[in-house]
Amino acid sequence: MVLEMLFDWEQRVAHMGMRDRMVSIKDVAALAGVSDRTVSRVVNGEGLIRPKTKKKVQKAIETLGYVPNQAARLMRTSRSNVLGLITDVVSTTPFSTDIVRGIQDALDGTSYTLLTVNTSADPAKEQRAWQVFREHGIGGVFYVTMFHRHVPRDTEFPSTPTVLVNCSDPEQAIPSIVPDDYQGGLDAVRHLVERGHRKIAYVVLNELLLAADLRGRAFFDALATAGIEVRKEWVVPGRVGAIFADKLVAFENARRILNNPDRPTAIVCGNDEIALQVYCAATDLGLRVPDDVSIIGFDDFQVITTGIQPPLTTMALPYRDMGALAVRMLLDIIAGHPQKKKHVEYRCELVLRNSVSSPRLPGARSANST
Amino acid sequence: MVLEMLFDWEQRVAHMGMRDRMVSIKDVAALAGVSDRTVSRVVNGEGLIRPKTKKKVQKAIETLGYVPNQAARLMRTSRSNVLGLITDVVSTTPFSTDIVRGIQDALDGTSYTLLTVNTSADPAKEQRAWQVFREHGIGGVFYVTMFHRHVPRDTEFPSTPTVLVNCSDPEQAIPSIVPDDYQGGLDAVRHLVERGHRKIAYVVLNELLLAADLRGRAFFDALATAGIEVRKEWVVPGRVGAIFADKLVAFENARRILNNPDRPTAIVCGNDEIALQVYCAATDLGLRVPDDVSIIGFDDFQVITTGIQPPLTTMALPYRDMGALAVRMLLDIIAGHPQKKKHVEYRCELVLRNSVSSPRLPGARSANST
DNA sequence: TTGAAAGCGCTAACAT
DNA sequence: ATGTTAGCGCTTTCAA
Repeated sequence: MVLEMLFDWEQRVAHMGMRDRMVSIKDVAALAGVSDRTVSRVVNGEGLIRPKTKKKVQKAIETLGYVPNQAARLMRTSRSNVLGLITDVVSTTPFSTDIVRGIQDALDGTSYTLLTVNTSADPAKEQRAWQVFREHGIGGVFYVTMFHRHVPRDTEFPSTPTVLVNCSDPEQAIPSIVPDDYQGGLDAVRHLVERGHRKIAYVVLNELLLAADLRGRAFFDALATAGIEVRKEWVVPGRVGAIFADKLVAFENARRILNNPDRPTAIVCGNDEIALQVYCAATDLGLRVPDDVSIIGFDDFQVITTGIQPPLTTMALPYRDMGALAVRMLLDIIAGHPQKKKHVEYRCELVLRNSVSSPRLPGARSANST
Repeated sequence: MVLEMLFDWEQRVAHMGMRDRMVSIKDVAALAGVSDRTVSRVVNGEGLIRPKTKKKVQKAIETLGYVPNQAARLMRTSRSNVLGLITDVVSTTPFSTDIVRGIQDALDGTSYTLLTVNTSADPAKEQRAWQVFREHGIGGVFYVTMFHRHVPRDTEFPSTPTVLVNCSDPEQAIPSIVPDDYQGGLDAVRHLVERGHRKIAYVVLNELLLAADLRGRAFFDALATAGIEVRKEWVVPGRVGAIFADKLVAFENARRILNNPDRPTAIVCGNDEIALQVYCAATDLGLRVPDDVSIIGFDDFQVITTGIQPPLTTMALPYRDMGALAVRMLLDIIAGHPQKKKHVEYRCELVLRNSVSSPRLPGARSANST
């Protein structure tokens, strides 16, 4: 039976390279004994239909298994039910996929579907993507980047409603949604300070990233506000190198800082990947988390944060919500509703787990037995 | 300037809910002084065109910025340049996203784009997805699952060319591509045996997963072949509970096994997440990897495998290649080429890193200083 | 090598 | 409350 189905494809495909003629609105009309226009009205829920007629038509639709032809509809109305999604994923870093999921989920109740293109951060591919979108008469585009960043100043966005997610243009003329990395960084450090830490180190994200800049400034500002002096030797890089080809060096650097009687009681990590390495560095030295060192991450990348023991306290990036908001914004724009805010910075929320505690009282020595 | 662009959208959208009339083949024809049919020939590279005519047309296309209207083309030909992608992602597990990337990358040189739908493993949504695909006249679909599994026996696949990726139907009537978890499991254990291990534990994947079954059988078979007796108390669950709501228990279980003078010298982990917990368990006990325990993972989930110290030796799931193969198969089917193989099991390759060494000589005591 | 005519399935605009 | 007509942009078919 299923085998026949397969055979079917091969037949159809071999013979003519096309599927059976679709059952059209006319077929439905004929069966229901009404005009095609009436069927169209029913399909699009236009009202001004006698309930009885409606029933008849719906039954005909049912028995014929009619589905509307979006291509025809688009041709007539120039209103597509497809939105474009551009991502710039590269390599195996699975970050920010939750943005896409947030978008997909939010689109779920609507009539919209997503045409997705991945540019691998290649400008040529990106241009091609926009062309594909034009070819398909797409009505709006989500432009999603893997890392929080500015879009290059000379990027030309076609005149299709577009929402930037996880990135923004320097002029902030294109609607955009980004995480508030600065606030997140501030709150992360504050959390440590509130728990009594004053000897705080910082293992920095790749400094080429905008997030690194934002979170880094937050670190310095938060310490300044708390009246804590920054120990320069305790601010070390966690990743170095070109952005899609960088190298994790958090382990070595954290190990060096920690391997010293005068060591920090808490470490702020540029993100959860770095936090993982800092963990490894701590345990490599026989130090316990959080008893000997508190560690706080950033991103809430759950494979890491809920996978390690003890689970990692971290600053969550509001990816799903950003995706949901992007959908609301884009649909609003398409519907012609003016936007109050063109650029929104979405709040990061602290996720409390078990990698942060109060620092041990000065003088007490680390216990390192099971 | 960019602001004007925005204003533009709002104008257009508010006034009529549609974009400017597309520049059509006729406009090009008029400018080039030829018939529309001729333009069509050029656009589709049909040959039988005088080079001079071709030039003229191409120039007109250029100056007008013409892009073909896929909707119109589809209507006429019933051959869509869009393929469907169904995924069943749920929760925050980022597994198997590389399959999707493999597909996207392989599609890159072609004229095809992807319409993606995420079902969240909800049958109603899945059915809706197929309808959406029909509405868009989609020519083929990739059905990608997050976990290697069988598709439920009663799943009805519409008569659209479909390739199952990371799953298969029990009858293997639908073309499908899955990883060879059994071979992978076998090779993983063999690697340990070759390094001299005979005291080998196994922290099992959620036993509801097909991969767990396959990898599990491989574990027992490999030990049997090597003439090693299985220690039942060293085979423990790493995850328990319903599939999309399971709980990691690898840490506790690994810790219990390891916290014993008579402990395994190597641990096979159901996947890399579990391996991460086993690491934590080992270091929690002051044990060193790989000196005191060797650990081998499964999946090559790089955030983990290259993030922890020492980096994790693991059995890689050939996700990208599976995606690429899926593209080849689907395009072949659409083109009417018969398939030699309907069901392929893709080989897993061992990735050597630093979490496996030979077991310490019996009698030598563990050193646990820095 | 090129062109003319027809029609894919749908809905806007206008009847009735 | 329902029907008629026309045409969106393209390619197929046939003719020149």
